[in-house]
Amino acid sequence: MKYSKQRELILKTLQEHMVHPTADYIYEVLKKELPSISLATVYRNLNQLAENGMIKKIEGLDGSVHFDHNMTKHYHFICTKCNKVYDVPYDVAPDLADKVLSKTGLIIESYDISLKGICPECHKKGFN
Amino acid sequence: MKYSKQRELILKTLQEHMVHPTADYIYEVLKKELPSISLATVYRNLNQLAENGMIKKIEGLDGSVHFDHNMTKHYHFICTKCNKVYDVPYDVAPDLADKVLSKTGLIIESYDISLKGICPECHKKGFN
DNA sequence: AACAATAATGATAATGATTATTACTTTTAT
DNA sequence: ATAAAAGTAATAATCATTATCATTATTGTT
Repeated sequence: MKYSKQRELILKTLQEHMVHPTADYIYEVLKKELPSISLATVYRNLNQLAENGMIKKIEGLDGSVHFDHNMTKHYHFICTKCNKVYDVPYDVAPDLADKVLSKTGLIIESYDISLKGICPECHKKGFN
Repeated sequence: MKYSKQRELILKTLQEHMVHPTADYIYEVLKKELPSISLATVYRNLNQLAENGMIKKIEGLDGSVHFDHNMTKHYHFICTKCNKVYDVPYDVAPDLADKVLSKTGLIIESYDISLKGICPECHKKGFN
């Protein structure tokens, strides 16, 4: 991967936004700083960064793919009211891959847990 | 929900196909039996059946949504070589919702686990 | 059985997210 | 300094899915 200013900005933007943004969100933010940037460039570089193990793709939360700069093992929760994405610690489901292998014989390469529900903030506001 | 022949056929096809099909797959199968059926009808009815709790949507395995007539709690594994979808028993991750609540305060409405890897068949054939 | 009310259908246009293409520009290695 | 490799912007294309709408089927009621 050769250097590019765009990729640097994309990574920096992802790191500064704790909301687990989509490509489109990053594009909207970056346009202000670098108006010439293209949405395709954002997609290309996010995928490239993910392939190189520098960031992580989050799929299955809603229709679109989110990205995460936090490379430690953890899961995600999306609030069905405000659509904010929260981190969920890894140890809510320990030894999952091992258990699946011993129970089914399936060899796990990767897995993901997507949780949906109400976040504390929305719950306080009276949503149930 | 009024009766319709199309919906009956769609449900029957889903039940007879153990592959966790997509809307398009069901459409391709049903076309032979009822050539006039429309892809939109298949989508419409699968979503309707899912809303009424008669079948289940499986999201996050790959680009498209799969459907499952098995309503008991379980998870899914997709083989990255042959793309077949396998069932994974529920008890690989017991008490997940409770654990998440006690560790994070997030109230879970639903969650799903998507697993990816190599199935025994493909593993036998030498894939790793 | 005929009748209206309602829901479902088929055909197709529209949408939204993402990827491919292409001509041009930066970066980097020689 | 220069040429190959990689990156970019702009936009067309793709793919899965949903919306629209005129037509048809189902259902409960006289």
